[in-house]
Amino acid sequence: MLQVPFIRDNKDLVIERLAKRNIDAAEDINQVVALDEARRGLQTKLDNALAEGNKLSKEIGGLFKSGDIDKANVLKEKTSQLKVDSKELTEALNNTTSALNELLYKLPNVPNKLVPSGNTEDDNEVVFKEGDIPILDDDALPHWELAKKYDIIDFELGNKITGAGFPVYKGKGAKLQRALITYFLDKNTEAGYTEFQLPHLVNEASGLGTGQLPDKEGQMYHVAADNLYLIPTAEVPGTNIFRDVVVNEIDLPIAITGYTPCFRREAGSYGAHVRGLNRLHQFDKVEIIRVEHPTKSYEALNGMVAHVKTILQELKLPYRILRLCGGDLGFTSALTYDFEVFSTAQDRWLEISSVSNFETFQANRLKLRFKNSEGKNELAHTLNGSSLALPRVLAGILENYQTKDGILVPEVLQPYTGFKIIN
RNA sequence: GGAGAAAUGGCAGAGUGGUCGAAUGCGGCAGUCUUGAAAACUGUUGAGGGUCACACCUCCGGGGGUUCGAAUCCCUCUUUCUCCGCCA
Repeated sequence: MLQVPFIRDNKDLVIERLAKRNIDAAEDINQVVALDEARRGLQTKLDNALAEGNKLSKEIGGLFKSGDIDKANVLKEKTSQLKVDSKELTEALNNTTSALNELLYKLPNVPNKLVPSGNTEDDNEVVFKEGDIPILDDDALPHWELAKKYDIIDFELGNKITGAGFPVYKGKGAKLQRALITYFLDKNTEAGYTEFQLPHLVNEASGLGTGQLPDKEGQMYHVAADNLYLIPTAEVPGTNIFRDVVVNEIDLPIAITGYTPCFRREAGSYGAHVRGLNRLHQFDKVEIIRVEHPTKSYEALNGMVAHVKTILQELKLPYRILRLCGGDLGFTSALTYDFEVFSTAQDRWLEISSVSNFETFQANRLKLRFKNSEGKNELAHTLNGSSLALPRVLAGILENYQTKDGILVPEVLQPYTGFKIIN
């Protein structure tokens, strides 16, 4: 959620930047400013009424003590009108505040100046490209065929047990997946991230905290009996660690990593590109999360990008990095870099990581602050990224490492798998 | 799942209707003493909002109620602990 004081002071900039997302926010922004002014006016009036009431109560207390009941009763009369007033003011204040919040919840984050304008993923800007795209035989197979051929992933079995999008990994497939998870976690902890094991279900407050609720309600699986949501990403439990927290400035930055399964309903996304591992309802992901000082967050974002790069370099996978355009930028993000790995047999790029700086957008909802050098509480910046999303990395490995004799295991993973080839 | 108890400042722990935002201890901070440190002693120290700074408002697990006035009384929810049952 955007900060009202920031909107107040930078009205034109906010409107101009939000235009990168192809939205005309002028009306909403003006309304935010107006509602905020009304809110503050009501708050002052209410505070004054309450102060008056407090004063009278104290006087009445004193009069009762000294036995001056008549005078006390006169003052009591006076308080009744005050009570009516403050009740009305409270109601008006609540109405104004919720109207303001409703509006604020609807407004996405203000894009960073680097964000290119554009509508669709075609307008994303390729900022980096690395790795050779292997030249495969004519009879090279897409990963879902390979999965069947070597009996390492069973899509139909998942279908039977649960439904489409819940594959079953078997034998060397399961082992390779586990090897990747461990490898990613090791890389992350080596880079200074502390490993966490987090809950896979979250409550409503956590969903609100990271911005999945209220706007993306339909994308999460909901456990109605207990009003809990299955996490769509470790970002939700991971970032909510810091909900309602004031950290010390010297404790920044905070860097954590965690492996979790992720559950996404993916309502409405059917079509040509959802085969095999490309789009699942349940998948595994290792996430990195940072809490940063506002002056350091973009440096940190670059650091996260560099970190993910080293992993892909070690895996020797061809990949590219995109700077997301305004139209493709997530609701809560100010700047996002997507990593895509080239899926040779499908002849297309697959998104395997998304690294974002949310600046204070999440921190504002979360009330995640740090005590600055002046002793004042200030909102921290939050960032997160995938390192990495498993299924598509797996798809990339299977397709790019296929040979006539089988699928080779990338060298860095061999200590983790204990085998060099899947055949 | 059943029965009972509890939730107060960084922590421990008083406080059952009126100068209580809250005793006391520990911790923190500052000082005295000391070559330095420790100990001892003295002072200081809850949080959030608001203000240039004050004023002022809010907060004793969450929400609601009674009252001129609630940490204190009532309702409700949540969480924790103890005992019993079940159990990976």
